[in-house]
Amino acid sequence: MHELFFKKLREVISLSEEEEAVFRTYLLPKKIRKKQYILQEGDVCRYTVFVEKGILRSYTINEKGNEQIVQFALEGWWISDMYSMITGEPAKYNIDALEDAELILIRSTDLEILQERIPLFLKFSFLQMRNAYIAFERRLTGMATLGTEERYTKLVQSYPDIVQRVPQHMIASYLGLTAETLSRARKHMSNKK
Amino acid sequence: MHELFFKKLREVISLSEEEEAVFRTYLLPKKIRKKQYILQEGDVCRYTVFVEKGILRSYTINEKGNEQIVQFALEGWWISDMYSMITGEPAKYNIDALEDAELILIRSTDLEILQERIPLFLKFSFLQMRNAYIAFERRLTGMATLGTEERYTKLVQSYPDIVQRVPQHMIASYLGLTAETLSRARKHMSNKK
DNA sequence: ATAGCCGCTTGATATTTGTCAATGATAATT
DNA sequence: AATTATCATTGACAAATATCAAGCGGCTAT
Repeated sequence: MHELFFKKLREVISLSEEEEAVFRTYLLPKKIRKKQYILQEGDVCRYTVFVEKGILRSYTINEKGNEQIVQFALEGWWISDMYSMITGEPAKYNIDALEDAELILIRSTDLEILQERIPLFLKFSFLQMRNAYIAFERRLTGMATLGTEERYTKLVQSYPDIVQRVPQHMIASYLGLTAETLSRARKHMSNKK
Repeated sequence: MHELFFKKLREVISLSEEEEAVFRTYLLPKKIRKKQYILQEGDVCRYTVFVEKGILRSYTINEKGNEQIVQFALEGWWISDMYSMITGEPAKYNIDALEDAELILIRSTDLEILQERIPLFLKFSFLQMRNAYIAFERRLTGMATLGTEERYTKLVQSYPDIVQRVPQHMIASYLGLTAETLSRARKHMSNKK
């Protein structure tokens, strides 16, 4: 049970048998169906979510009523509304499943306990956060420096799984485009080639 | 010496006298003049920089030859090219001073040593990284969901110091706009009021 | 003191992207 | 199996923003 979760942990830190046992007592497995919410805007985010199977996404609704996708989370990735989780304020994001999914939830309070009890897990959390930070930083500069087609191309190269498994209008939203613009960009690119 | 640095540390964690002494042995003070580089694209980033006084910025040059500002760092903030620093690959960013500045550099290798020797500093690093992550996340969603004027207004509210001390064409770049567009947006806003 | 650079503004025009509307295809639901 | 959603595409048009060019102070350095 939870093979992927511990595999991911062990890629970065080494846990003893006892530590792994401690961990297990804090893991909350949960299965949800496609389109089900794990967090809705306005609720307080009390869990960090690890994806064992399926795809989740986080998104906001802007003033015009459009979904703006913040993040996708495939197998082995983490997702939450970090800001809501640490401040206790109502979430700005929604998180739901794009495919039937198997998740592991960890209560935000338990996360801190785990970081205290298992020092290496604090290190893991730091490294995890660092990677997440870099990813956002690069995505942001990409949004500002790259044109539409380059942004899409880069996504295809970096995360082909996302492009294959997620509807294109969501990819468009993730890239800061409309579905129409992405469709035309793709057509334009295929003509060139 | 380095009052601001330790003040910032103590806001989050508590250090003993000895620990503070350990810290001091790893701090590299450095003063630089306006327009001087602390990192140039292509070099490997080997330091994390803490700003004691002045303002730094990081930026890239896009294909059209325009500067794209990634980040500003005022007094009490940290700045580096994280990706280059942890991978050892050539930096994609330039970092330079917008005002004469007093800095504290910490070698990337020493950062890890400090995190090992002073466990609370690992916690500090984690929390620091978490805040930086959240800041980027929100900035990214702001770029996608907010219009030009709202983006600018939000920046003025959140970081009035930046707006006051940094030339407007750099603010524009930071917000993903041209200098002209920001100028017109500001005019439009002042007419309304 | 002055020549030159830098930062900001304004206008005219071009480009990109968004919006609205319609269609066909595929997948999901009853 | 029939009916409804969902998704991708396309066209016509509108809106936002970039680009190019010029001018105007104010600050800096010689």
